[in-house]
Amino acid sequence: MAESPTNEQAELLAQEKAVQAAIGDRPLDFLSLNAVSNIYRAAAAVRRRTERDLLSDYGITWGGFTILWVLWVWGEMEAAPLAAECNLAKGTLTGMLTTLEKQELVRRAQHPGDKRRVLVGLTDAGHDCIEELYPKFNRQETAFTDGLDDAEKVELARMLRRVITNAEAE
Amino acid sequence: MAESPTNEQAELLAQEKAVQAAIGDRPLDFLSLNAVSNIYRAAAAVRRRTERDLLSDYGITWGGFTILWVLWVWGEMEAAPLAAECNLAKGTLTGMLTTLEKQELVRRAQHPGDKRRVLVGLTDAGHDCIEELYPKFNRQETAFTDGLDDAEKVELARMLRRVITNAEAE
DNA sequence: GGGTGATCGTTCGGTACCGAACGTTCTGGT
DNA sequence: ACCAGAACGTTCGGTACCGAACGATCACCC
Repeated sequence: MAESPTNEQAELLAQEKAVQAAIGDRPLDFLSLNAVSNIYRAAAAVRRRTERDLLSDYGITWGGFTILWVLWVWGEMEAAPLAAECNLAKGTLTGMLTTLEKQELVRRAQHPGDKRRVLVGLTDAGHDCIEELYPKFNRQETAFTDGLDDAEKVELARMLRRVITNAEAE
Repeated sequence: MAESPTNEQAELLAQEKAVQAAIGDRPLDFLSLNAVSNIYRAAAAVRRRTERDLLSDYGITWGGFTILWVLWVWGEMEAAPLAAECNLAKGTLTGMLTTLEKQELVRRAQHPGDKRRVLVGLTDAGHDCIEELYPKFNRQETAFTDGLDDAEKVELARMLRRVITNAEAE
């Protein structure tokens, strides 16, 4: 859809000019601005599209999908590393696990020998769900990167990893 | 932090192997997977870090900041294009505008000649706020892209724009 | 072995965010 | 001049998500 680099470019320049006008003569890092702001926009677009086209049919959310996926790949695990892997605050995970538990996609079990810990794992239904869902999800991911060749995808992933490292530093 | 491409690589491979084990022999587009999943992770990391280090001092959220910024750059505008520019559902915008209005950073005015429309603009306090905040914000953006040279930032922005276009297609 | 401090998951309060439904206001055709 | 439908912002119900505070459990040490 729409190879219109000219329009894009023009729009971009108009925005830069407006920003520069608003900010006055102070210097501004437009390159970083454009890169970073597009990260957020891309993430939101990808999420919305995936939830709308794919996940809503299964009644699960983006975050819920992430949890199922991690459990599928790594198997039963405790709440804290699961939250870390899903990039969620542990308080957030608690609520989402409860939701997934109600849907019977996930179950909690107590850790043998440490009553503080909880072991989270997929139910059979959860296993079936993610197994059916993931191939479709991956095809979506492929579609989202349409127009980028393999080397570019690698580059994109690498640069984003760099941003993640920077943002999580300290 | 830490330049440890070896560890990163190893971790990545371990993950890929775990995924492949879970998925069995079905083919999988790892390149797209890595690219797309990093987008979301980077966006979350950037947002959290910015809210924690910068915005919380001013009592505003990421979304609130976006609204102030857009109004600052583009001036008074109606709700619908503002929502589009901020990448928000219009229902979401309503609530956030109410929050910002309570903080007296933003004001609503009725459109002359069309009572359905609303004109949203910055108050003086809002103007001061964003003007003080934005340079710091931009420095954060620069810090997030630390380690990428100018050409890479351009590339990153371009590839993300591509993803956005793909995800918003239709 | 009993108490102090760390570690775990949950709870709590608050905002963000979405999609759908809604009421109001405008517009175009006749 | 009217009325059917479009356009606008708000309301509503629901989930996600965070950070801080909390209670329960465990580990260490004298």
